[in-house]
Amino acid sequence: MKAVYGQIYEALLDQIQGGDYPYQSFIPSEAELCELYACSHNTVRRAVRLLTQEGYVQPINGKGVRVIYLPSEREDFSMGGIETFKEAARRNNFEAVTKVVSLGHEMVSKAFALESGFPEGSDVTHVERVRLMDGRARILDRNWYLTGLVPDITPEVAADSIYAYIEGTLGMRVTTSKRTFLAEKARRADRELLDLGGYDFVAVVVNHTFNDDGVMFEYTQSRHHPEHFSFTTVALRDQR
Amino acid sequence: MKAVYGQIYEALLDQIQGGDYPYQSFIPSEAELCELYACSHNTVRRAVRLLTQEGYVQPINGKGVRVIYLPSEREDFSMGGIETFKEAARRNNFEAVTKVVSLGHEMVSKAFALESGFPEGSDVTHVERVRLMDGRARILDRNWYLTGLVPDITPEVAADSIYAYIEGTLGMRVTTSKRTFLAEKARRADRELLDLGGYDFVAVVVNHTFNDDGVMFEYTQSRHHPEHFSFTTVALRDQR
DNA sequence: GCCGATTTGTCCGTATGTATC
DNA sequence: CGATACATACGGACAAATCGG
Repeated sequence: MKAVYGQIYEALLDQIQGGDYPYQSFIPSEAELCELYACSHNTVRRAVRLLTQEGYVQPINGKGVRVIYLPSEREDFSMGGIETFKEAARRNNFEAVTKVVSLGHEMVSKAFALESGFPEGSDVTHVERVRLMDGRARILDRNWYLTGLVPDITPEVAADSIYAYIEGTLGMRVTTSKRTFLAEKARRADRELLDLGGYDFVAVVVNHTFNDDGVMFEYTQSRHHPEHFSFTTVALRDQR
Repeated sequence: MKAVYGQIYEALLDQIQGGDYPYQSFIPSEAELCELYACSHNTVRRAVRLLTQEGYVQPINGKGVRVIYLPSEREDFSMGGIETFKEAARRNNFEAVTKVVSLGHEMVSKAFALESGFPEGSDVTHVERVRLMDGRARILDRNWYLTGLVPDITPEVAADSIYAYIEGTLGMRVTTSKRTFLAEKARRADRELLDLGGYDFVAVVVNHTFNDDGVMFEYTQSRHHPEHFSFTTVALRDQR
């Protein structure tokens, strides 16, 4: 992030997460931050607004900006960001392995068009993969990619990282991801492919992903072992 | 929302949801919106940024701002906003009834302090309620309120709307809400109090709520019937 | 391939309003 | 009442990306 407001955001975030500004304390005032970073107050305000939206601070009119981040907050699957399985593995320090179950092409039916949001009749590449965390099968990933935008997915690419392929090799930028969470009874495929232990249900994340042209190029269903899944978001009462 | 940027946000949102700017179309350019609303481009940009963050549009540098909202998106429990049970009931058009199961005071133990984020030793009011949608018990709500900030919760208040009491009678403003979503096996209380049908698990939302002073005054566990729960959020790859 | 028009992205300096202390 | 701090808004400047001629 090379923008000034982004640098200020990251610097403050580091200090908050590092405990320099503990829970319930106040960060420096706008005027002080302006001087510190030698920039205009609008730029500072933009950084503070980001922190607010991510749930780290709470500005109080006439008083200051209070830190409301608790270090104890577990961040299993991050606070609302876009993250790949590999990134999550590194951050949470577990060994990540991906097994490709199937890989092939499909034509989008009318029913699937309604469910996925893909145009009816488009050619999509369907990938089904199992994610292992420290040797246990924890996630069943079902991805569909618009073949026109993400061509030539090989078993090798699928086993490594499709996102690395998309962003690296293809040079496409992933921008927006809309996600829906729900819980479902386990199906036969879940029971057969995942190490569910005593559980007979899964946490499901349905995902619509857009590139920087605003075109939806991916539809995904991730079916998670319930014990190894949680997701955190922040909601604000007023729009900012 | 009386701020100019908020009015522009709402006007554009209406038009997008109403189909005036369909999926994949472009909204008017900054310059056109400036003229239309007789305001500066920074004000327009702020409104557009809100729409972007909520997942309605995608700005493309040099081209325009593309709509990426699909009308088919179901919005069961809203797109990341803060909403009360009553508001959700009205929006989704079901009959909402609340039954108070228990109501009393507790002192925050060391273990509960760690789980909830309340200071150890504080006095909290504990409310347990069942939410009925069209006559069926669908949600088990367990709330804890800092008694110092939310005093005198009566059974009548709990059966009506605690939020209405907090925001109306007490005049406290609810600002930030941090939520964690997960799925759990049903416990005895879930089975006894909810109409779970053939399900033996629940979707759980853990909630930390802050007022406009940045003080956490509420901790909640909402345990939902899996079939009547879904939650949608938007994630952006880059901070804005 | 280059240039210019259009459009979004970042940033500044200033002014005014509102809330707190 | 004045000083401080956040909130909204303006108008201008320049950068970066896109697109058509």
